[in-house]
Amino acid sequence: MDSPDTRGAVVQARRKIPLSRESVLAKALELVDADGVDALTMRRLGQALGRDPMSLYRYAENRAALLDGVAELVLEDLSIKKDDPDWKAQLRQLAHDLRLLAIRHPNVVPLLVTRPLSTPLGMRPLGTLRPLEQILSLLIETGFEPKDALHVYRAYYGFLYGHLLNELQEYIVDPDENEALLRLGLHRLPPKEFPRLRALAPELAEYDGSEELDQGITILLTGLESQLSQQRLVQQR
Amino acid sequence: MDSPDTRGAVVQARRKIPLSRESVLAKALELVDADGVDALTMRRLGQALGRDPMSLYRYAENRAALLDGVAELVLEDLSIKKDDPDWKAQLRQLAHDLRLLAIRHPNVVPLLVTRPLSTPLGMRPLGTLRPLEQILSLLIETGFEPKDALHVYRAYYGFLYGHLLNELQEYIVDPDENEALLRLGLHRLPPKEFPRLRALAPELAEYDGSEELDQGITILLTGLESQLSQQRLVQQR
DNA sequence: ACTGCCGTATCTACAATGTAGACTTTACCC
DNA sequence: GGGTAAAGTCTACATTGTAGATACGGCAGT
Repeated sequence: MDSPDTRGAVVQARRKIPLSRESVLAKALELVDADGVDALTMRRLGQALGRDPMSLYRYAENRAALLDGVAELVLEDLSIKKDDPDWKAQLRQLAHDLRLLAIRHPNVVPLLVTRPLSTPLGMRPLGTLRPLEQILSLLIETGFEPKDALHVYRAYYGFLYGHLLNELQEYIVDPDENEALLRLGLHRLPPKEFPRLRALAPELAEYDGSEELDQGITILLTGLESQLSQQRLVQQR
Repeated sequence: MDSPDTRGAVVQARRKIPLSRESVLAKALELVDADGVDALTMRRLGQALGRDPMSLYRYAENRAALLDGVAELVLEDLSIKKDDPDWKAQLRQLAHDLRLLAIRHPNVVPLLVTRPLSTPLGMRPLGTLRPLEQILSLLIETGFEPKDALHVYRAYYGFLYGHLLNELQEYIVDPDENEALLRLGLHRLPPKEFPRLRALAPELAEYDGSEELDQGITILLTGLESQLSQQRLVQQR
């Protein structure tokens, strides 16, 4: 009749530390980082924590909420310092920070990108909305009209996320066989239909994401700036 | 040898006409459009087609391949006319086309965005790679160096996808209660932490995605153009 | 020391899912 | 007919998320 855990003393020491939302999410992130989103099942997570899977429901309503929590946790590493008055430099810095985050947790990116699509803005985890608020705040405090701030934010964040998706798509998982493997992938394509793509194989292999992101940001921000200042002139007369 | 397509009047309603990859994918798309990606299960799809779920495996290796097929099917509606020599106009047009596609099939967007993240470039469904090839081709034929064409493509497609994600995130499912509902969503946010966001509620409600996309494209393309022509000058001397 | 209580964790159970493998049906050619 | 290959079906199984009841373990009050 005794339960399978015969090692009472040991269990006692283990069990002394109760779970917490943070520890659960941290472990969940570990699993996702290691094996991808699909590998994060309630049972596996429970096992990794040495607890019954059902105990997890104390810390997240369901699996979807757990995934939201993971996304939130990752985004918490982002910070934007409000003291710097140079908004363009700030946004550029933030872009690179997010890029590095994404590269550090590539398996989380699908969550960052997909979850908001199925959650109305106001219902998102607060941690997810914080960057948005901070950017708006930054822009407004450097003189933008709120409406323009929103405009800038949308273009900026749009481009940023798009770039990340692009870059991660081309991200090679096994950089060892780098070019060869890449070519091998492309080799499968019918030459008649995809001559350009195949010819660009070497260039694809030496993709510098950071550089590309930086240039895009530059174009976008200066473009936005001039667009807005021009528009202001028109309004004044 | 080709299979004899004697699908004339011989086939009676009594006997089920055979499935085809197209019909399966079309029905799959219907399900996704109606109830989202998760609602597309083998069993449901089988039922919708009046067949045993197992029969689907003749037309797709597994569920993931089915999803790829759906993404491919949607993208087939995109076409880029090669005759127009104005690359900027072409890309702008294509951007709007893709936007409309995305709005028509919002539930497919997660697939468009997520699937490539788990498939190396060369292994993607060909229909998915065709736009890439066509854009490269267009750019190269209007005089871009292949390498620059790739650069333009990346910035362009990155921005485009990012914009779509952004816009769909704010897409209101029930446009009836439009503003009120939106505010209600935002109302949940702690005012101390999210003053800017809350204040911007009205502006959020009157988002014009087409306009925003157009402006972004303009900025990006003219920026890219001047960046490249400048760079060419430097190289010449 | 006993009792009630409550937050935490576990146990059991169930319906739904993807898919392997063996089997049956159908259509058509000689 | 008989044979063959494609199309479709049946059965079975492991895995999933999670509802609902139950146990556990420490704390308060008496």
